[in-house]
Amino acid sequence: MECDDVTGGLEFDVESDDDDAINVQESDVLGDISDFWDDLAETSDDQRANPHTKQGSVTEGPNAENGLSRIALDDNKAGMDGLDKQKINDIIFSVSKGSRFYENEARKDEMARKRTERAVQELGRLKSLDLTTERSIVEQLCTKLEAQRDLSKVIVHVDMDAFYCAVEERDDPSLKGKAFAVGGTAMLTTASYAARAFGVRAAMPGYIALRLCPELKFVRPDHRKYSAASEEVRKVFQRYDPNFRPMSLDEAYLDLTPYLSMHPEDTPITVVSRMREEILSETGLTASAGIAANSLLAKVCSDRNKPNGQYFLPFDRESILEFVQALPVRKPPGIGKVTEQFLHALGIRTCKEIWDNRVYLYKLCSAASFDYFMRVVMGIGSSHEDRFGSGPDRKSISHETTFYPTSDATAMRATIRRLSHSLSVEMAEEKIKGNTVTIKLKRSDFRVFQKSKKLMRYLKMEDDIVAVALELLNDELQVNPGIELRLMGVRMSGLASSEVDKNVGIAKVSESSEYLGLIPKHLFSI
DNA sequence: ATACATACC
DNA sequence: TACTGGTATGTAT
Repeated sequence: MECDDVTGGLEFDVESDDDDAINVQESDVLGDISDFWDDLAETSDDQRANPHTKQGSVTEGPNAENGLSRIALDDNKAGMDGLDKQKINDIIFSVSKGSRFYENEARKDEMARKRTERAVQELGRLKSLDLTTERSIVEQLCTKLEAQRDLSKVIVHVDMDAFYCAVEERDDPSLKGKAFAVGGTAMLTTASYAARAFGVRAAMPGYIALRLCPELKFVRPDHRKYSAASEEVRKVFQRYDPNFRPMSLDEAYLDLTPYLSMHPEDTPITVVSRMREEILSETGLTASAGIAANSLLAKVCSDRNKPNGQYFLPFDRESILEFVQALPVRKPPGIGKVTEQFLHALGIRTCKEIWDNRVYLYKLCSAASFDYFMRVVMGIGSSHEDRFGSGPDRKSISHETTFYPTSDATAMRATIRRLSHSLSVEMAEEKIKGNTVTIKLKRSDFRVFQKSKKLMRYLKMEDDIVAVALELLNDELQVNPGIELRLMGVRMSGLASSEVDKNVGIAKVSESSEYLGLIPKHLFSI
């Protein structure tokens, strides 16, 4: 018998870290926007913001900058005023220290630190160079981006407040105001606002959360309930933008432009207020929203007045630049902990400082990263983002499972078969096929590996997927017998529709082999 | 083309 | 008692 499979079917799905209680008032940063754009025009000698001078003065204590920011409390999302971060981090570290998970995080952190260190060295060298040429290239790039600025659309990002917890609280009033979390002792998907006051967060292991908040209650996740609630919420979205783009059960982007042009008496603010009231009255759940000229900005705005609030960012360039440049680098979506640390090491802590150091970043980063940074700090949306209605098809589909670490090859193969089975079932439901199979392996020390194989034909049948996935696994077991795993996954990519287009006449063509060279690849479905 | 890393929910 | 599951994309080779 094959004894793979350990995790009791907990369907995790970490809800957005999003909201965090309280506050958020207009930051009074204000100031000299005036020379923001002017810098571009005149190739001025900015940069004197001299990144390095701030280096030494880290006030956040031992963990914040130098230590393991991966492990430390993520204080990005607002509303952490009454929180003793030092104490919380001490607890998190003392509980995690020495675990295999911790050691792996430390290893990854060290890798990233080395990369960053090279960039810091390089920055020092760049400082002594004449970057006139680069400056003008950057200027041109930014002028191109500026030409893409689109202030004509009204985009709103709606984000439900502590969604899973809110649903549970609605259905069980005894939870009201209590510190509880949805999830188990291994992993939390959502924390109630009362629990967040203790530093408890989504994506935090429950047993650590329990140290932070001994009275924490656990509620088992019930996805059907959340899906049902999400459906109700989406019915409201539908009324305002039939092409709304859901990002998860609790979050979506809407383009309100058409609605507003059909309702001249409305404003973005009144529409979103009404929409949030309808969500509340029809589902008993509160939502927060951000209204801005593009989805990137709207996303940042929706976090601003959470929970149960909304924030409107005016649709003029000056307001947008002022808003964006005051942001800490961690705020915009896409800049995570690693990139934040990278930027911090360069002395860059706000989006204004990204702008000020753009010539150095141009030299230090890849073209894609630089382009993204500039889009962020100029408040330009990313290029394809706000084309609603024609959402791109999914590019991959995968299943994975965590289990008690094992070296048992038979159990591993059984798990591959089981994952391939469920994958093929879902692929059938979705009517898709794929030509690339990837297996994912996580060793008991948490190091992750993957092996993939691109085929000349499309697969969708369980047995075919199993065959390729097993081949990949066996290759690895050859090279690395005795390897101990805690997770395996199977992914299919290179996807295409598996529905046969009846107009094309498969039978006719496939019977005459002389046409083979001309048959489009996608007709070779199996 | 493949492997690995980062990010988001 | 013990650090998820799913998808997309960027970076490196």
